[in-house]
Amino acid sequence: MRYSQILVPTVKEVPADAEIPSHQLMIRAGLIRKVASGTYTYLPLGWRTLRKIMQIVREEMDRAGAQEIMVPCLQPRELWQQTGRDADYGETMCRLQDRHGRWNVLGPTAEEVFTFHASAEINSYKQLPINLYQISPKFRDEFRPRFGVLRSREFMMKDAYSFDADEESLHESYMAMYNAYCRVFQRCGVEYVIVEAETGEMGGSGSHQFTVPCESGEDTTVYTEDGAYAANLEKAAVDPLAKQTADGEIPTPENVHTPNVGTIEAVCGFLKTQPAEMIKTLIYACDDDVLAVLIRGDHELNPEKLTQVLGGVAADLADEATIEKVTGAKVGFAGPVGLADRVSKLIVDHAVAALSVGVTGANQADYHTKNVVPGRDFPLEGDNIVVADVRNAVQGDTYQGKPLLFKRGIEVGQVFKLGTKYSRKLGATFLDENGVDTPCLMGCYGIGINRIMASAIELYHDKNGIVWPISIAPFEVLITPVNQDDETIAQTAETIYNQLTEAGVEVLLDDRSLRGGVKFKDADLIGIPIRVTVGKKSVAEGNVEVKLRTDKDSAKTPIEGAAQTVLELIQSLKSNLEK
RNA sequence: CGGGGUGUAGCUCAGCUUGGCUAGAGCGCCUGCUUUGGGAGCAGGAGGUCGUAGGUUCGAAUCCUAUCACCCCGACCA
Repeated sequence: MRYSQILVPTVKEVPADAEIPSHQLMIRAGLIRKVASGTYTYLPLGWRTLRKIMQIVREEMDRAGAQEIMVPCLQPRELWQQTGRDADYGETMCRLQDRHGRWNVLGPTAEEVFTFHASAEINSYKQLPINLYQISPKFRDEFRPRFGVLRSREFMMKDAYSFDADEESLHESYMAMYNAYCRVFQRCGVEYVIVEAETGEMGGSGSHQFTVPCESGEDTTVYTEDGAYAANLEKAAVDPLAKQTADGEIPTPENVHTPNVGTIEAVCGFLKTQPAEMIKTLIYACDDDVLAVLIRGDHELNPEKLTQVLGGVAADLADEATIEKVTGAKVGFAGPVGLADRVSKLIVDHAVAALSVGVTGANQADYHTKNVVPGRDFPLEGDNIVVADVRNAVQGDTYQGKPLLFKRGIEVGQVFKLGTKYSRKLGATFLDENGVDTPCLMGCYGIGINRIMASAIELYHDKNGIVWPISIAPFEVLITPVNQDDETIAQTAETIYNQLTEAGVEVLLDDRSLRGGVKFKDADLIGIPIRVTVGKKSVAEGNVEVKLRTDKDSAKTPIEGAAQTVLELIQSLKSNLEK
């Protein structure tokens, strides 16, 4: 490809609305342009990279025995109502009515459609296992799109769905995808870590998340230094804290007048205490039940863990009226003393149970209670009392005795064991050896194609621009004739361009009549891994220069052997990624 | 959805507080000459419904109202 004929609108200025390096560089290097909030066009360079990533994913899916198909993005809402996910997805799902008034959705994923097909086409255990996948745009009406293509409303996702006859077979299908994912990220040249994850929205029994460690990521990975444990924040377990020992006798609880002092911070200031000594009392509504959850003032509730404790039922914060009715005080002054009898369930976080003494709301407007001792002033045992782990891990926590460490990351892929949630609801059953009608055991497996692209840029860039891994670079080689108007230089560049192109290399020839400096700046910005510079001096000596984007200096090489030298370089760069 | 902010040339922004001459700068773009190894110099030029709709006024980019778009922050008041 000739640079003069490809649309690569690079820009010097950092775009105003881009905050993280990948977003800025994708715009500056002319890879993408925004159309509206959370929707992007991929220009030639960006699309080439996206295609290369999709091709790697496709090859590894095929290698793992999955079969590519294409299902519609435009899906009947009815299917989603059958599994209950029309309601679960809420506002995040794009819905639209056709001219006949029928409701459709733009698929945020495709469990329903794939299961619909399995239901129709799979009848016998003899057809199992089977794994089907597609690579297609997905739509999510994100609450707040941000970070460029990392959280967008339309994005490219590879999604695969496996159907198995029994647990053992499901596990094999799951591991085949798990291993394929490792190969995908390895080949794309991005670092990754694998963590245990929550199944959340999807439902099911097990899940792993593939995460690219980097500061711009929105996910938090929690792990032990020896690597024996790694999970995302939603899942990460913590050891219960050791029970604090009191300094002498704790006096009986005492109510203190705290007019209009409702927040943890304000109470701490007012009573000269620390958030870690506060007990927060959160009132939740779950179906028709009202429950109270006790969390230490400096901790955060983990909704996924709460759901687990409630046996898989999600709870929402109660509205103001309910809170006032249950606690007898306005919002901000709820406390656990005497509360156990007024709620259907009292859930106490381990860390609260471990407190020797704490400060809480008094269930009375404008009052807090000091000297509250868990177990003495409110119960830790009883029919409706549960002491459990319901908070997010924080700095200083341990798991299995080992300190937990925290790192941010970008989620690029996730694998789930789904079980029979979808197959039961949509009737995806088969007759087993004994003629018994049995629901398929399903797994689902997603990869964010655009996120791999952005992650690679987050990981590999410098102050001058992108530094692509060769496997996903839009071109492998960039030839830069320093003076395009000099016949000898132009001819030399042209010759090497032809030789490499014929050898099957993806080459970009910068044939623009521009000054060298401009070409070099663009070259660094778009980040092609290998650059061949054809300049006056070296050509006069019979040489050209070959430079890696990762290197500072170039090496001279004779014009005749240049193409061969480059071919060998490509081989060695590629083999580094295949290891 | 709540809070904050921004909309002026293709891009980045100034002008708005305190209304007033022909609405500006840098970059980019076009023409010519010179230049050609790290985002060149000189000369000339094109390009604007000041987000949109109302209003106030002799007069609005500027003040008021509404509206739209975009950006940032926001689960927990216990």
